[in-house]
Amino acid sequence: MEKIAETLKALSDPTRLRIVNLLRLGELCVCDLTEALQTPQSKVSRHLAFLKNAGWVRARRSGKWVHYLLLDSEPSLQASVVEALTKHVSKHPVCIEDERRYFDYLATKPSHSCD
Amino acid sequence: MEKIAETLKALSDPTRLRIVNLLRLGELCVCDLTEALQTPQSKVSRHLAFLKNAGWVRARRSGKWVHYLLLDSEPSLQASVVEALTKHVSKHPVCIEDERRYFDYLATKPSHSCD
DNA sequence: AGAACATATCTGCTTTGGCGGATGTGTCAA
DNA sequence: TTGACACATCCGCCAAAGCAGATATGTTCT
Repeated sequence: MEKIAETLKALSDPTRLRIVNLLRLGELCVCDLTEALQTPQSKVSRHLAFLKNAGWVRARRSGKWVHYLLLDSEPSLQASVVEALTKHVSKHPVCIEDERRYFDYLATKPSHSCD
Repeated sequence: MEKIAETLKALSDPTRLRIVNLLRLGELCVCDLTEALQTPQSKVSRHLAFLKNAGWVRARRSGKWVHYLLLDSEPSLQASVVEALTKHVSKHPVCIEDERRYFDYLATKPSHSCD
């Protein structure tokens, strides 16, 4: 029961919801997220650690960068909740802004930075 | 965004998950819940207030008793999440115990108490 | 080795939220 | 109106978790 509560608590913070929403686009590294959310890097790292701890995401190091990706969610609780959520979250103005910032940043990103 | 986070935070506590699970059976009063969860009344009231605040439940006074019921959840975020959740939560040993206690208590409940 | 960069963690602080037990409030019945 | 009951809220306390900024760690390039 505590496990289930923990899983939901991981999504009970605005920053973490925004991160999960962006990760639906595919795996992103910390600097991508920091850029898209326009928020201190320590904050992004902290929340990513929380999400990882709760079993929502996985980290993959690639050179200097650490990429985070949404886990294919078994147990299916997560799958259903995230499906229910993202349909709503992704329409939120804040999330639309996040995505816009991310794509803008992608377009101007120097070619030597993280893939 | 804070609103969505708040909605999920309301379900991020084991006691509140157990309450929501029991309320799927129909409206219950505080003493029913206190009995089923075997927990102090102040704790039940506190968590019910939290759930009410987050828009998950509504209170209905009937004489000495206050009945709580799950709201028919529009926005549909709540509907989807609660559907996803309850399928899983209700199978949890703790919730099975809660329901057993509730039905045992129903069976032995004096006729003069709350309907 | 050392500089530069990405990320993680620590520091010091504040807010939030959990708890049990005590007390306040509302309702009914005698 | 007093007593009993249901429920809500307050109290003092403690742990969890939020934050920004500073610093530590890991990696790559020169």
